[in-house]
Amino acid sequence: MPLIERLPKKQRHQHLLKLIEENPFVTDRELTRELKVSIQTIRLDRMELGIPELRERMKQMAEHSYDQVRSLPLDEVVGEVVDLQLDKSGISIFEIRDEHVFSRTQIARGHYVFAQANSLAVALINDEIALTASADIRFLRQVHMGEKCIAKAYVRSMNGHKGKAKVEVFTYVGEEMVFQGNFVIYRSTGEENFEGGM
Amino acid sequence: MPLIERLPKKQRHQHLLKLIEENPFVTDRELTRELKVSIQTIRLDRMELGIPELRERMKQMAEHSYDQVRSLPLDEVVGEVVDLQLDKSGISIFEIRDEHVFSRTQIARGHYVFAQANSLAVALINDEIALTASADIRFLRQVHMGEKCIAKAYVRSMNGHKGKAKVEVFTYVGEEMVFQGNFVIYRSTGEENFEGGM
DNA sequence: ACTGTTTTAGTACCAGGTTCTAAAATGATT
DNA sequence: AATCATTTTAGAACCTGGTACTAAAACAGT
Repeated sequence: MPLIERLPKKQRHQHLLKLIEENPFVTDRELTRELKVSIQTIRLDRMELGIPELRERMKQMAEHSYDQVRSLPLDEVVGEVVDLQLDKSGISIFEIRDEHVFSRTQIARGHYVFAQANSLAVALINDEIALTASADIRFLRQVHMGEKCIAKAYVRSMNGHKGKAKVEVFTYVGEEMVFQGNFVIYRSTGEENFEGGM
Repeated sequence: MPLIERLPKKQRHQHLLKLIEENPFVTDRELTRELKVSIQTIRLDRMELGIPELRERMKQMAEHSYDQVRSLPLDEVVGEVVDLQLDKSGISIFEIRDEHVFSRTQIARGHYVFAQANSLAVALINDEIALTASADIRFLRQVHMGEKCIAKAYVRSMNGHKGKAKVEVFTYVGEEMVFQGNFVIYRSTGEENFEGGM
């Protein structure tokens, strides 16, 4: 029973866990290049660690995002999507915290409010590639720390199945509208003829 | 050229679209049972309709939800200010990194590019409180991972010592302009009469 | 040298497809 | 009825990213 030098395996397991956490879309073959062991070892490791194969991981993520209709944790920046009807409308909630405000004034930095609206607008578009082409935005009043921004987005038009979609977003704190924006989103399913877009 | 009774195909396409929308996890084989046609027909139909295979659909869903969960800080997204002449002009540099892009396309999320420009515009205003009131922005082309965005901002007008300032921001990657925005910034030293602002 | 673990190799097999070729069925036109 | 285009079906080869299994090799410790 070997007692010393048993570390490499454990270390590799840690490394493996980290790599897969960093990029759940990595294949075993790609992992061999990173970990410098054979693909069989990778697979033995995954077994020992109970990590499912790539396709199963993707399936789980897809199912997770699919049936967890509510409480989809978008991101702390972007807010939490609480309702999403693709190509129609969506709602996200974002609480302004310490790290989002100017420390002097405790007023939220504009780009966080924008980011919430922008992310929601993009998330709404049911397309492979959805990028913001342009936006016209108004910050109607300051948002302060601790306030909850509720952004409601509506798809207003939809040039065919490809092209541009117009999405209007209203952000409220309570009854008060604090932000309003008109986004033009590119919904270019695999095409190359962008004028621009993010 | 058959002219009548061409409906069945179109109808089947509609049915197919509906079935896949209802359950994106359905396999072609399962669809044959529902639509009573051969698996080849299902596949021809998917091709014509541009519907990817099950695994690709799952992958896209997984990436979609992953992207949402993943986008990070935005805190210090602002970029690095390398030149600043208060109330006149400024330059900041921001490199697009892994955490700023959609993983599928490696294209930067719009709000990061916006955040750089917004932060610079606000930083330019030599005032106690400077908040974005509104903005009109254009994303001129996609920015990809690894590219360095150089934002140049110019103060265009300056209503008195208080009130609104107009700031124009151009963001370049190399020689190419990738973003352009007109910001209206509140510069209200003694606050009070906000209409809005961030 | 003999054990036990760890790693590597190789084969067969699987789902859920794509790609291609080609035959059959269907329907409309003359 | 014979002809033509469209639509549907069939079949085989191939692909990715694996699983399952067997077995040999490489190490490590005693």
